[in-house]
Amino acid sequence: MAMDKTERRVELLRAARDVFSTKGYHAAKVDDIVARAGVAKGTFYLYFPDKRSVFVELVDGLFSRLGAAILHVDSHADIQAQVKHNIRGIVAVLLDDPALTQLLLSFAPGLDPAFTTKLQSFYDGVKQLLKTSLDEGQTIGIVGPGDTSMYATFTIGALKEILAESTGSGPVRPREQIVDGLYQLLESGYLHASTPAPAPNNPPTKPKRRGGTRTST
Amino acid sequence: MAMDKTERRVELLRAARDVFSTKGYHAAKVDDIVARAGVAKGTFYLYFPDKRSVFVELVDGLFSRLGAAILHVDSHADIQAQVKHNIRGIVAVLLDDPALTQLLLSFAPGLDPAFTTKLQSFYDGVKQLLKTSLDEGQTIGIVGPGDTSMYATFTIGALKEILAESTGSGPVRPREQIVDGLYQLLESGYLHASTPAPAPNNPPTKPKRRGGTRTST
Amino acid sequence: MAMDKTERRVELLRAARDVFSTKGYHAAKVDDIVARAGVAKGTFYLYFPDKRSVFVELVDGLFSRLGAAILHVDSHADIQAQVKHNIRGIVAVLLDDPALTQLLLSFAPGLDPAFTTKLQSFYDGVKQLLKTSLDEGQTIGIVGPGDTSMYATFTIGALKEILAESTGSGPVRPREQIVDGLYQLLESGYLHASTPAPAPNNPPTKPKRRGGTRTST
Amino acid sequence: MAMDKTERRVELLRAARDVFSTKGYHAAKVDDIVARAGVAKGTFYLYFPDKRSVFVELVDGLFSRLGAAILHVDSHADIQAQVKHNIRGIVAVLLDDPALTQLLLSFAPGLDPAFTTKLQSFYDGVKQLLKTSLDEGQTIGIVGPGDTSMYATFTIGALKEILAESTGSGPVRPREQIVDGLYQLLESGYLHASTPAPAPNNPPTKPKRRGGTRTST
DNA sequence: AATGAATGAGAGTTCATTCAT
DNA sequence: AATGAATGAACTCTCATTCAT
Repeated sequence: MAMDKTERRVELLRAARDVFSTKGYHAAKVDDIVARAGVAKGTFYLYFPDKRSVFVELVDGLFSRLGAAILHVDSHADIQAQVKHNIRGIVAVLLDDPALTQLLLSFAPGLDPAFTTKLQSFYDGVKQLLKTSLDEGQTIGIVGPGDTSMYATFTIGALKEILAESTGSGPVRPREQIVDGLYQLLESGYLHASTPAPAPNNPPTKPKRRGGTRTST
Repeated sequence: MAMDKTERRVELLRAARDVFSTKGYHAAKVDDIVARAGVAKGTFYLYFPDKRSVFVELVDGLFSRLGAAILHVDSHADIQAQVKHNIRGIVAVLLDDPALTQLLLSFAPGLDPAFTTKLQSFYDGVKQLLKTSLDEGQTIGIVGPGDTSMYATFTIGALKEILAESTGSGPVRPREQIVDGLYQLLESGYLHASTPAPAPNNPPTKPKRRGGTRTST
Repeated sequence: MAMDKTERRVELLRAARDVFSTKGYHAAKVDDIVARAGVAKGTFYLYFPDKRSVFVELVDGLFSRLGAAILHVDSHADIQAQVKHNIRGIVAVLLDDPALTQLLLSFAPGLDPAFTTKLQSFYDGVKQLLKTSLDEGQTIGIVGPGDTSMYATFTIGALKEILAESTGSGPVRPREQIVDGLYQLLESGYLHASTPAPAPNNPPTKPKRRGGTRTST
Repeated sequence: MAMDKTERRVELLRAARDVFSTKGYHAAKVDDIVARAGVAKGTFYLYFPDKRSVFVELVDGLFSRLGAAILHVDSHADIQAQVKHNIRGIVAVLLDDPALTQLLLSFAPGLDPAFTTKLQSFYDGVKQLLKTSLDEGQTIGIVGPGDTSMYATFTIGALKEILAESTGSGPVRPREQIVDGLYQLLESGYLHASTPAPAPNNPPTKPKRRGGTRTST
């Protein structure tokens, strides 16, 4: 069954993405991918040199879309608008392709030392970019004192987690709610315990053992 | 080399942990593990039914230590102390065994659908516990309005990320700095842009294209 | 690019010959052949039923040219002229198409049991023909005593080797030098050790261990 | 079924040799080899890193035995004895393992460009060694004038051919007959046409077309 | 208990051949 | 006639697991 060459390639990429995101890289067999794409095994190798390279291409594509979505924040203009714009952009790119996001967040690390390095350096780049903005912000007083590189890490972690949850089995939330929620976290936190002077005979609070969920075996 | 049965088991677990955390589950061969433990291949199967189960046992052990470290927060006592205590506990458990932490944070997700589910439900449990506390806090006014389940997710994400970084190639930071940093994020965020009235001819700030690092291949 | 049917066939044969002689039968892919011929893959199968048959056709063509070059030697006429004529003919046929010669001498044996048999029987035919002449010569006393079938084999072996060398990376030699050299070998050998009476205390000559080149890896 | 590790290795080598020599490198499947050795597929890879390396090891072993059999000829001692000794040595090594000889003579060239080079350089070494002896002989007058490198080539070719024949489907001949036959060729040739003055009206002998075997398909 | 040789199911990849256009 | 995308049988190699010693 002939087909536009590009179209077939895309079809295979889509199939690969779906299978990878469901089973992970290793459990996904080339047989699964071609079955899903509805082609013969050999056809796969007309479009990709090997299994690994499809995976890499998928992640690379996502990386480049993410890269395009992240803009440097100009400290002299409306910060909130810019920050939210960035968050919104990232959220949009990832939630637009939940399967691919799953693949990135769950399975990409398990691939390869080589690939792990690449992954690492992508995240490092993003962190660095963010840190630079934060340092700038600190200079002009709109970012609180403290380790900006740690702030960058927190931010990225929070974002990853909410997106992993959203693309996984988590609750569906309007994107804007995610954006606003995260922004609010960054802007003012959520925990406003006005550090009540502990009652004299209330020693440094030995917290009680929690009773709840113990997940073992 | 005669050896206590338990000791050998522990040695194998340790070896497995090291190999898994270095190469990931799939790249870690049973041969690598036994080589590192200094025993013969067959011996491995005297102590564990299969490769997967060592991995699972390692993660389960970590889970149970983590579970023990997380305490329910009593809203009527010193919140800050309790929250920090919790964070400190989690951080301690994980940084005390960086290899195992790497394994949990980087490689556990990519293992198995079955295992992913287990992982999921552990995190869900933690999130739920956290959310419950937050809900309680919201009632008495020490947690800001908003989606507490999202806050829980953010918090866990931030924690995961900083710990992954710390056990990976990231900078070494005093544990207390991590604890304080995260607490501060939760308590007041870091971004204090008092939304400056934009200059009249400064419309809702179109952010500039970032020029920097593009990580794609 | 329209083209005479025969011409295209010849072009494919030439391409196949070149690729086969360079890489050997198995390393030569149909893709290589069609690429060299500048046609599409499918076209190959319009002219040949399969890969093997091109190879066979090439060798068969060479065989038939060789067969035509080899003449029966008439014992009653000028032997030297006839023998040299034969050698010259064979040399001409093979050196005129060095690639094909390489293919025949280097790669043809490794192809197939079936093909090996065919090859065998060609050589057997030539040997038989030669042996018949030698037997005839022996009768009239111009061929020395001894196993004529073995002489035939030697002759063919010497010829094969010098031609393999000449079409391979060996030195280029004028054809007539090859012809004369081989003829001389057949006619009087090259080793004229008049078996010098060994010195009394020189027992049956234990040859010395050679020190030189040992080619092994 | 446990077994001495070396013994099993040898068994696999033997099996490989037999299969290779029968079907050639490419037609010989690892399955064939292990079937003949009576072991499972995986076992093969306990002893050899890959298919190619068994082949190489086989040929290398033969090379080293051949190398050991070839001695430099001392021009000042009994030439005939030494030359025959060398021939006898080579013949012995090869006829002692006919299968391996088949493999070397028929299938080794078709393996690999890399391997072909190695093969080449082994033969070149032998040729060079022989040529050196011949040059020496020429100096002291026991080797006739002419291109010694060509003589070397002829000699090797003749030897190869008789051995290929002997290890293949050819007639069985006492080894000493081969040795003597070849020595005689080198020493005096076999064709003793006393170049009869052609009868006046017997022009430079146009040989008659041969009627015999025409091998074409 | 310990060993490590043996196993064999299974995976990725190749490539001669087919066939719809 | 020509094309080149598609096919799928076949092959090599891997590695978790077994088991005789």
